Amino acid sequence: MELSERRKKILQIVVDDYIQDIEPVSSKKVQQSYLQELSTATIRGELAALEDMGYLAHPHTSAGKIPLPKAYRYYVDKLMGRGALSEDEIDYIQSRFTSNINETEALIKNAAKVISDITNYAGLGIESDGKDERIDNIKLVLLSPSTALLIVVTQSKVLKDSILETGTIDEMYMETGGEILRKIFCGKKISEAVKIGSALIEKEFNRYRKLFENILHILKDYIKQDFENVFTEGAVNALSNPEFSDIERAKKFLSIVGSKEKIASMLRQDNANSVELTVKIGSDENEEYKDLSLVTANYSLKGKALGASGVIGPIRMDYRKVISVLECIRSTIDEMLKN
Amino acid sequence: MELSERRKKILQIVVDDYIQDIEPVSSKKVQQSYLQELSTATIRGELAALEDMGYLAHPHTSAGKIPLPKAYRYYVDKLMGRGALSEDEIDYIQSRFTSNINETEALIKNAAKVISDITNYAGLGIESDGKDERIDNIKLVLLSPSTALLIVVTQSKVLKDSILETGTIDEMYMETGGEILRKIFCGKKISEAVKIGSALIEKEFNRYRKLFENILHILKDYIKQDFENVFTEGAVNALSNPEFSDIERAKKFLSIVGSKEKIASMLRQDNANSVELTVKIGSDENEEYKDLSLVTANYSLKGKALGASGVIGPIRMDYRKVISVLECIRSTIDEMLKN
DNA sequence: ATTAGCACTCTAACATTAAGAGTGCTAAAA
DNA sequence: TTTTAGCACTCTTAATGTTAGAGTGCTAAT
Repeated sequence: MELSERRKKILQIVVDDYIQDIEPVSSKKVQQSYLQELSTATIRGELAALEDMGYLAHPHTSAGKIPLPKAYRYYVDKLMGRGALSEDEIDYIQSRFTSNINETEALIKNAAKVISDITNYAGLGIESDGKDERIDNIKLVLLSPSTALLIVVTQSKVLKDSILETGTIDEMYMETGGEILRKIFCGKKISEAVKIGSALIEKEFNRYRKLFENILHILKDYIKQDFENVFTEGAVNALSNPEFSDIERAKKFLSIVGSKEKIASMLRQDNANSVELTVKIGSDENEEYKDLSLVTANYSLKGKALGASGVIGPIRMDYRKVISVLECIRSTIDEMLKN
Repeated sequence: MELSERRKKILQIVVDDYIQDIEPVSSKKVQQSYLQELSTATIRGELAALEDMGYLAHPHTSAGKIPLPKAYRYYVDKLMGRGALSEDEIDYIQSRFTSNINETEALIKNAAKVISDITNYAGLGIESDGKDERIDNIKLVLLSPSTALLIVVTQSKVLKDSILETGTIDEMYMETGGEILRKIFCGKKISEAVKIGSALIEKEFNRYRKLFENILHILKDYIKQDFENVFTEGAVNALSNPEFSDIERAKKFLSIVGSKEKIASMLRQDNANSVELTVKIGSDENEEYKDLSLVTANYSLKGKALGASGVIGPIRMDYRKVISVLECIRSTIDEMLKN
């Protein structure tokens, strides 16, 4: 059932107002914004109706109305105008993306940082795990007589954090080992590579067995780890918001923001989704997140999802500002990726 | 001037007590712990004397005494007994260090994490920058036709986060480039390498000029960046401490802990020092840190400083517990490094 | 359908009170 | 000379009451 135009208008005013002042909005306040020759009494009637429908609530009898999640949802979907950023803000955002960033992780981290600096919320970034990407290149580099670095290159990433203890071996051995790896693994997905490798290891490469076992182990670990690719930036910023003036809520917020698992679980569904912009309001299913909202923008290159970045903050959030910022960053990054 | 035994005893009781309960300690309370046939009046006299000497203060006329930084200092240096950890705690700590960790960074990060988990404060870690270490090995690895990874190996570290845009080049070219680099740079310190490289680049290697300029640029950046090697873990934990129930102080704390620069500046002097354990109480010189304390343990291998890890928290901190934990971790790591 | 008007509710700020904790001082006791 | 008992005094904290103001919800009139 659709709301009447008047109710829409009133709802919008209440939400706008509450987002700004974080105070229950009274009928009088609405009247001042709505001006139109409506009495407070009439407005009170309308407010009462919106309350009955589950959009609004009031904290106690003699208080104004505050928006419920349903109101924010409606506001974001249908009421909120698209606010423009100022020239300065756009310039600032663009200036933060000029340096040549050549890794997805750095790109997304940077986006999260910018977001957190310019909005007053915590910025977050998620890198697509790329587990089903194909291996472009794989290299073994001897660092010292008994350690080697394993490098795996996929379309969007370079995995290079795994140092192997090899026991004493020589350059030639390593070289040949690398070539074998490339022959077998290039063009395969990592998960496939693990399977194939496990099968082959038994039969063929006795000489390389130990080494390859190590490598397979690393790849398996990589597949297992699910949350390593979530970052947050500037959570402290978000504490300036009055909803966190209560230390307990602040702690709860920080511990959610600090937990890659929790962030990942909040994002899971949306991330699968290929929508460009996602607004998740007061996470419906989980009590723990009920007063938080999460707005994210997805990035992709040539149809391949790179990841996403966005904002996590109190449910009373300046959605207009946040969404404008995210859109601006999205387009800045798109521009960048063309080169 | 030395304190009398009795005053020492009383001071110790006050500090111990205050650390536990975070309440001004009254003469009566001291009497209960001191038992000995002393009246509260006498104790009051002694407390007043300690106050005159700058060890104690009272928040208002009718309140008990609280320790000042001078008292904590004295307490840590002379009064505090060495408390033993329980078997369980020791086991727990050791269990967190079994997995084979083969990088200094990972080791120190892990230590910081363990510290934060077991004490209720924020754990921190600093990796020695190793800028005056000699280069053991240097490698260039072609990742794709137009990007390469630069790897620099020193005694305690592997720098491997710099991806070069090279323009289209081939494997041979890269190979030879790497060999030249090794010839010139191995055995030199990074800072020396930069100087030598800058000089040579002019005359000799026209073919490699562009590539080497890139590499020098990366090395210079590395020398410039001062704070990349500071980590903190579990700052949220520390918020459980009552001194941070005021949101403003909590924010201030978090912003200090979140700033690598600030942590580094607090540690600078101590880190140079080669003492095994450092306790910094209510940083004397800087107003901003005056109600924080910092306890760190240094690690080294074969006489070479690897880094340090420790705790940052409120000046009223359970020094005994913290120091015991750090000592335990130190010895666990020492044990580990022997292998 | 809208509005004026009014009773009613709840908050927030402020003042008042009373109890309790603890000090600092002094004069007496050891 | 050191210790102690005793007491006046200060300050905190919690409980209680008071009041003004904001805002609602309802009803009867427009």
